[in-house]
Amino acid sequence: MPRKPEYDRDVLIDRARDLFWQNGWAGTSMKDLERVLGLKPGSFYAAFGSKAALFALALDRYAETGAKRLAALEEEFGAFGALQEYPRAVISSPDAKARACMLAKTVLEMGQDADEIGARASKHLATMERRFAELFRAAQSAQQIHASYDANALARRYQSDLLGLRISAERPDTDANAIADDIAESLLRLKTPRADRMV
Amino acid sequence: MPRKPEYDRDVLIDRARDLFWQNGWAGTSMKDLERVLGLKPGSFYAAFGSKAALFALALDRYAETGAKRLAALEEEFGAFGALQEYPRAVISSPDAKARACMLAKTVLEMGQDADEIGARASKHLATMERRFAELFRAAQSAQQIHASYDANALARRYQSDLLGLRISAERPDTDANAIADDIAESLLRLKTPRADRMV
DNA sequence: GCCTTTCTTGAGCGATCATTCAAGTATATA
DNA sequence: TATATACTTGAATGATCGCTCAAGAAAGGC
Repeated sequence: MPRKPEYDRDVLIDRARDLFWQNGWAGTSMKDLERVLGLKPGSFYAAFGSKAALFALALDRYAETGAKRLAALEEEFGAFGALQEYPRAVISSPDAKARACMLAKTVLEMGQDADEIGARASKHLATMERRFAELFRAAQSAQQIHASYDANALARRYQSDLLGLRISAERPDTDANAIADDIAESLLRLKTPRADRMV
Repeated sequence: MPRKPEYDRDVLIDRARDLFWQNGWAGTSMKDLERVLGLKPGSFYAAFGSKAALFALALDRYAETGAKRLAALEEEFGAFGALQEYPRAVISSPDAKARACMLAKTVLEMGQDADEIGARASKHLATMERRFAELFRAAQSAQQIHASYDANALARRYQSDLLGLRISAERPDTDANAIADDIAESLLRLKTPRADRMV
C-alpha cells in the first residue's frame, strides 16, 4: 500500500468554495487555488480533475450547507420561524466569505443555458425554492399563514427577496439588517386572508 | 484636415454596454469587442484607451438610460405610478440584452472596494436609491403613501426587491411578471399608516 | 530491505489575455 | 495636385490562462 494524501479533501473543498464564492469563476485562477489549497498543479489535477470539476463540488457543498442551515432553523423555530430567521441568518454568519448568494453569482456570471455549471447553480436555486414552498405549506398547516395564499407564489417571492437582500448586504453603505427585518416582518401579514388583487 | 472615423462612437458604446451587460467584465474579451464593434486593436485603443475605460463608459451609459426611463415613467404616471410601473418595465423591455441589473452584476463580479469599476457601479446604485427615495417622498406628498413611513427605508427595500426581481427574471423557470406585480401591489399597502414593528 | 503504489513537485505546454506600434490608407485643406 | 493629419490595419509583445507529464519522494506489504 502506498502513501496517503497530505490534505483533507473536505477541507480543500470548503476552501475552494470560499474562494470561488468570493471571487467568482473567472476571478479565481489556478494560481490562486494552488496557493490557498497548498497544492501544486500535479496534485490538484490528480485530486479534482479540473478547475471546473472542483467548482462543481464547491457549488454542491455551498448548496448543501445552505439547506442544512435552513433545516436547523426549522428544527429550532418551526417552519414559520425558520422563514423569519433565515434572512437574518444568511447575511450575518461571521465566517461567510461573501454576503451575496454564490448560486446567484454563478448564474449571473455563467448564464444558465449553454453553460453546464450555470445550469447546476440554477438547479440548486430551484431546489431551494421548493424547500421554501414546503416551509410555507407547513406554516399554513400550522395556521401561521392563511390558506388563501399560494405557497409556490410565496416561495418564489421569498427567494427573490432573499436574493435582493443578499446583494444589498454586499454593499457597505446599506443597512441590510433593516431589510432582513422587513422581510421577516412582512411574513406576519400573511396570517390574514389574501386581499384581492388591486393593481 | 484628415479623415474622419468610420464609426459612430455613441453606437459603439451602446453595443459595448450590451456585450458587457450580458457577459460581464471577464467574460468579454478584446476579441469579442473587436468583432462586435468592428474595430481592430489599433482603432479601439485610439478611440477608447483601454477595455476598462470603455467599460466605464458603458456603465455610465447604462445608468443614464435607467434614470431616463424612470424619469419618463414619472412624467407619464406620476411618482407613485412610476414606482409601480418600474419593476414591470425593467424586466420586459424587449431590446434588453439581460434581465439582471448590470450595476449589480458588476458589483458582484468586481467587488466594490479595491476595484475602481466596482466602486463606480456601486455609486450608480446609490444614486438610483436616492432617486427612489425622492419618488417615495413625492408619493407621500401626494397622499398616496402614508407619511408615517420613512422614505429612505422604503427606497432601500424597494431597490433590494428590484435587484432580486431582476435576478429571478434571469431564470427561465421563474414567473418574474408575477413577482413584479407583487412588488407593485405591495406599494398599495403603504397608503395605510405603518403598523408597529411586531417582530 | 526491497518493491509496488500513490502522492508531490515544478518546469513547461499551447492558447488566450490585453495591449502596442510601425506601416499603410484615406481625406480635408492649401 | 501636394501635403499634413488622422484613421485603419494586423503582426507581435509579454503576461497569464488552465493544464500535462516526467521525475522524485514517501509509505504500506512482503
